[in-house]
Amino acid sequence: MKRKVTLKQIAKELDVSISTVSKALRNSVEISEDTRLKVQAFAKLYNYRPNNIALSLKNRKTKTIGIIIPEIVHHFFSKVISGIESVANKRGYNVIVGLSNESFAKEVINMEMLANGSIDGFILSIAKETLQQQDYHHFTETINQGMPIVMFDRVVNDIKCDKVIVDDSQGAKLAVNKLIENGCKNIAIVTTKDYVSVGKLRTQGYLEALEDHKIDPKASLILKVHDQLLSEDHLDSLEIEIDNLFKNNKNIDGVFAVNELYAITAMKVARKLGLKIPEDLQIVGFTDGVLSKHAVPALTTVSQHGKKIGEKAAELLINNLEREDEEDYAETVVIETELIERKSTK
Amino acid sequence: MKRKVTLKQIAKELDVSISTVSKALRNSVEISEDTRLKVQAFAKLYNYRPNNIALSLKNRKTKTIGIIIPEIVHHFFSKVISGIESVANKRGYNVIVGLSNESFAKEVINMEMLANGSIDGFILSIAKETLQQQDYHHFTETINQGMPIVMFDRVVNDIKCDKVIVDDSQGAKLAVNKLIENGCKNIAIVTTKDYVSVGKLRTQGYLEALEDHKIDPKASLILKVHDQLLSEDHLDSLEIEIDNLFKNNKNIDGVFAVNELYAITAMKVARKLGLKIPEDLQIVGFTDGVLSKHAVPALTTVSQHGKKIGEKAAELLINNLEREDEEDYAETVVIETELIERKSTK
DNA sequence: ATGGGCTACGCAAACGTTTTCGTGTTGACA
DNA sequence: TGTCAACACGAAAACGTTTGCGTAGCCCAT
Repeated sequence: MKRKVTLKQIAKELDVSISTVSKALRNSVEISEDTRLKVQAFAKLYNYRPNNIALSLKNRKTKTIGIIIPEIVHHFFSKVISGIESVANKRGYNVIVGLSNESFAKEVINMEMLANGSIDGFILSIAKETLQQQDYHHFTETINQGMPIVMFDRVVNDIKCDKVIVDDSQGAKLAVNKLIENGCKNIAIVTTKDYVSVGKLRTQGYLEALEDHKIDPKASLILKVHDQLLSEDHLDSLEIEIDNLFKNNKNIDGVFAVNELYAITAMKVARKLGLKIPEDLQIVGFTDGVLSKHAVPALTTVSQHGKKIGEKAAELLINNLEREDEEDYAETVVIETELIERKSTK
Repeated sequence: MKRKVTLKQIAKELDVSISTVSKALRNSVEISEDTRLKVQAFAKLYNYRPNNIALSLKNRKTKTIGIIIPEIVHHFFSKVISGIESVANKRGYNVIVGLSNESFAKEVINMEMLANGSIDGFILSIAKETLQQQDYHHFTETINQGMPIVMFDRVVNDIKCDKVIVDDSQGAKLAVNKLIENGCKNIAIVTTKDYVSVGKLRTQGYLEALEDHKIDPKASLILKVHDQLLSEDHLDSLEIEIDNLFKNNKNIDGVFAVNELYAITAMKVARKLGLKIPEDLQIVGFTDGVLSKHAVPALTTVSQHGKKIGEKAAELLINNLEREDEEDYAETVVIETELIERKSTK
């Protein structure tokens, strides 16, 4: 077992100083061609690679991006990561992932753990619990210490930092407009509680679309799912809530769901109630994941281009990191949504 | 913008030496209670946190685990990551993720990038291309340099390192036995080319199950999907191949698919051909992801407990890292599979 | 012979820690 | 008063780099 070789060892072996070795490897003109070649040959032979940690310490930058997300077993978030990773890699950065599990405490711990030198900046999406408690001190402190943050998807306006979001309200309008065009008269929405910013915005888009078409919204058609963290475990209660929605509103002919799971579940419940899709009931979801694509019938949905979001977030962060001037910009990029029409609408 | 405070700054501010500060913070008996409290108060006030990078350099360990996987937008792999992350976090480690995209070159690059000091050890699942080329030098070299590796799922026996696998062949037998018990006489398998170790093993389990029941395998019932990297894009060709399978073997009454996508697609194709599931055709998949759970009918499948795999892999790696003696053990842990019966079988 | 200017290299500091060892000051004791 | 231990602290090395600067040795011109 041969340990990694260091400059010091090469220097000793070749009987020169450490600085000579370092300079030789970096092709400094200070070093004679003779020794330069000798050193380089030796380094190659022993497969010398500079130690990243030492470089990080010296340069005071790690070339590593910290990602904090609520969960990773989730199509959208993993898509975003893949986007981040792709541009990060291209630009010579690594990504280190922390999971908050939607918990405020874990989000804080994770960020503190990484903020102490391990990374150069954060890309994150806020945990539900944090949104609920509205305690954002860990974000502001991080930023105050000079460590940039890029937020995506679940963001909060008060914090001055780069953000990448989709136009949720616009996407929702896309969806609801489609339902209206297709002749739906009683369109229900299955959404989250308001503290989830994206849920709120999508609900808002739903309302605007109705308004645009002079349709009065009905409170009974708005289901704000009572989520205990939206784990897949309490799927039953979700089904029950949706079931009640349908039973209390027999005339529903369109459903807009703010995420895949809600949409799929709505479809399942509707089918159990004997409704035909899309003949009796049309459904549009949000987020284009595997579920939507492979559902039967395939689900019409609003794609938010997760990968693109990740790519853009990484670009913003890295640009920020590599900018010379110390101005702190705070850009908000909106990624276009797109309605993908499949079989759950006419 | 106040930068992170260092020992040196505290020392200067309090007019003591750096070593005194360090010792005071670590409650050394060498330091008088007086100065100890003073230093600690000051440190708390300025929210001092030791710099991870400096610690890593000094201790020659980073408390970070490198994960290299083929893709992250994938239910199984993200499950594994969540398992790794959970025990890593509990034991004070971070995880840094590299994606190979099934490419040999990217796998090598990623590993080299991380191996130079950034991490203490690897947990990885091998890229298809690597398996195809059978070039494993990057693994052996990494291990030779004293950096431990734990492989999971897609492993290769020649390499001496810890491994966490599921009993693929056993899991496949579970699935096929179920089909046989349920009365299937002509069971097809939709699998991968043989160089994907898990595909091969599952095929093997399929054959063994048939043999156990004195059923002669028929070559025409074995479809080894011609995958160009199994991206979701060339889904069409997958459908066509499965379509041909059914058309050339009208008597198929059971299908075992080695992954979710194959299973779902088989179901879709079967339905198009007018087959009723599970009446005319029973299907069992492998890997318990969202697709299986939410498919209609819900898919009977072999669960491989991805999260548990990740947890075990992390335990093995960290135990290895924190072991005192320098013996290099090489343990292989087999995680039990489980047949989850749902609606696609009788 | 002196000075100047290259060339080719080494020294040392710096990044932020931890830890070993050395040492100045105190008080007690003979 | 002199000795010694205990106490409280500082100096310095080490982890592995990079880099500004100093300088020894040489050649050439004056």
